[in-house]
Amino acid sequence: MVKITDVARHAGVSPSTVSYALSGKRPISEETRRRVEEAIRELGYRPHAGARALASSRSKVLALVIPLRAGIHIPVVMQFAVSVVTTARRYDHDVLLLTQEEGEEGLRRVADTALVDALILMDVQLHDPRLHLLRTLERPSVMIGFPASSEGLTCIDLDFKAAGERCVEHLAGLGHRVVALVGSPPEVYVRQTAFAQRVVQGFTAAADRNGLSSAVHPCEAAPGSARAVAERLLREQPALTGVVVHNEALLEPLIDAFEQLGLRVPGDLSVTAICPDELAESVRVPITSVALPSAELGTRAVELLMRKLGGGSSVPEATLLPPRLTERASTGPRTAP
Amino acid sequence: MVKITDVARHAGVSPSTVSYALSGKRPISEETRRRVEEAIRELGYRPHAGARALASSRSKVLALVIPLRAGIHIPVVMQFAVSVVTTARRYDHDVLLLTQEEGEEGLRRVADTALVDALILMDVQLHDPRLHLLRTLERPSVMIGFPASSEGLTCIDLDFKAAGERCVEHLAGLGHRVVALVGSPPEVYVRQTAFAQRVVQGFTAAADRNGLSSAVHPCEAAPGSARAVAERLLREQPALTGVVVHNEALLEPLIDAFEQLGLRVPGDLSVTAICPDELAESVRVPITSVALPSAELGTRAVELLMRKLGGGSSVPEATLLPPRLTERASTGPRTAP
DNA sequence: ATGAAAGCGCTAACAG
DNA sequence: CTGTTAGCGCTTTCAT
Repeated sequence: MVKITDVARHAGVSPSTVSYALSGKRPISEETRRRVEEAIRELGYRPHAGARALASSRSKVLALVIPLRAGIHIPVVMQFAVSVVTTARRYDHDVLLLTQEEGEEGLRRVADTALVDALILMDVQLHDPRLHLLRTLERPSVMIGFPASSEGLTCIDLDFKAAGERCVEHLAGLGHRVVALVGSPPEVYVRQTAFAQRVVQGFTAAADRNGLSSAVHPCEAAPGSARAVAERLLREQPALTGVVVHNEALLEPLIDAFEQLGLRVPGDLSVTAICPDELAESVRVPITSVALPSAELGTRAVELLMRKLGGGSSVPEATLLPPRLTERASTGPRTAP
Repeated sequence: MVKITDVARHAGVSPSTVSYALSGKRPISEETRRRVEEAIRELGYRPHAGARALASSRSKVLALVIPLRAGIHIPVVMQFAVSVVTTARRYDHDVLLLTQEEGEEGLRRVADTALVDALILMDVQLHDPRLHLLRTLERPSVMIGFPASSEGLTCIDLDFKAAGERCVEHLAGLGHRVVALVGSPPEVYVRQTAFAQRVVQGFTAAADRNGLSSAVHPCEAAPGSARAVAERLLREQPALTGVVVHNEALLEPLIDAFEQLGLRVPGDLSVTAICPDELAESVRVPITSVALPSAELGTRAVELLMRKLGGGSSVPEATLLPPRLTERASTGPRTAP
């Protein structure tokens, strides 16, 4: 293995000069830098990650904890992970993958052994058991999602409340008076994952504000249950003309179910969703939707972490991404009297 | 930070004894081990990963390279990744996530800097440009999938040829005489990803062997194209009664399309697939299928790597997992004359 | 602008 | 069964 002293000898300089030429932490003359770079190239030198981590107390690795639980749309997690890795690489960092399963012990392990410099957590719950640990950990972290109290922590997420409102406003603007929310699976509410509740809050608030009649239906993610859900909606709200779907797995089957029940989308029923743009576009009837910006969340999360690692500037505790609604084919003006 | 010398002092032993107590690499008396463990607990000691990697030339980290390209079913990748992480943890290793995007330079980087001890690659192609690099790398690797020549490398995958055969045998056994294969998107064949070709080989060979009339149709993964595919199949093979689908995204839409064309599954048409069991079960008509065992592949890949890292036993260059076909509702005996 | 040298915290001979 | 000690390869004061 070729080491820094080999490079130094080959270039006729000291090891520290090679180190500084690499890190740019102190000025190097043009001539010296050139010689060092050439030596590095000729010898194929690669600094040893462990040695570097030991000497500098920086591993240049971030931990990413991904959720495994039911009710979470896999492609969203995947896209988020890819975006985290890609952005981390832009900052010369790598990403260690952990599963939620490892729990607090897993976080403590990678943090305390200095395997990673910082952590990114997804699927944060209102009273997440990891909150206390994160506050005491000597390493910075960013959470995707909001707990009940984000005091002293850094959180980022789509503004789900605003997203729920935005969908209702859109429907109200089209003249709809009776709306329903098809929500996440019940276990998501039971777990008190904040984002599900927030959609409900926004949905309800906007409906009330606009004088709409509204109802909320938590729903299983099983595509087979779409028909039952559709029937239930119509039974409970016969005058229903506007639907907001916050349940990826149910979106497409629900459209099918409505049409099978003789309701045209958007002719008889306008449907909006909160979901990845990709999904909204792929449905047979492209869905007007508020985007779930998983790639942007990943990028932003890493950027926040880099600022925290940079040390200087303090970062905001809470970052809410404003909802962007894209009109597609699934919504239209109310036609019935 | 509490270090090994602190623990040693606290326990009244030498640092090496603590190290050995931790690694089990030499016998420790019961009494000493107890004292060391207690000291570790009382002080909350965690060995520094970088220091350990430097001194032992083992980072206990595996690299996992995931594909991003079109035509690859995301949940399969995700399930594989989770299984790799979970299994790696059982062997006290962690997993670094890399994207295919980083290319050969990415592999070289993590290997040469000793950031990782070994690598797992997915989505291997027949003439994968990374093959040569893997052979020269000083670190072991395992590939999911088979290149044209696996000389000196370690590969594992489902036996796709046998899987194709198994599906045809099943249909032949039910009396079907005219069968079709709905394959992966054309770009997958163009890239020469081996598994797609192998399914075709197995499908064709088994059809010929059983005297069946057969045809192969590479197909886009766009759900919207299902109808067109279904019509094409029936136009080209009017007597068609058996279909093998090797295209995750098209499976469900295809079933819908057939039924819209007035063909009952399995009444008029028997459908089998090569896909994750989870998908096969979730379709409206549960599909008889050969499982794509991504979780098992992940586990086995890690186990192979661990054996290679262990040094002793040499591992097989090629591992083909035999196909397991599960009968579900989508296949039945041929009814037509 | 560059060098010398002292660690970073741990492992693994080598000794007993 | 346990202790002593020499590094592992790099970063970073401290000098100059």
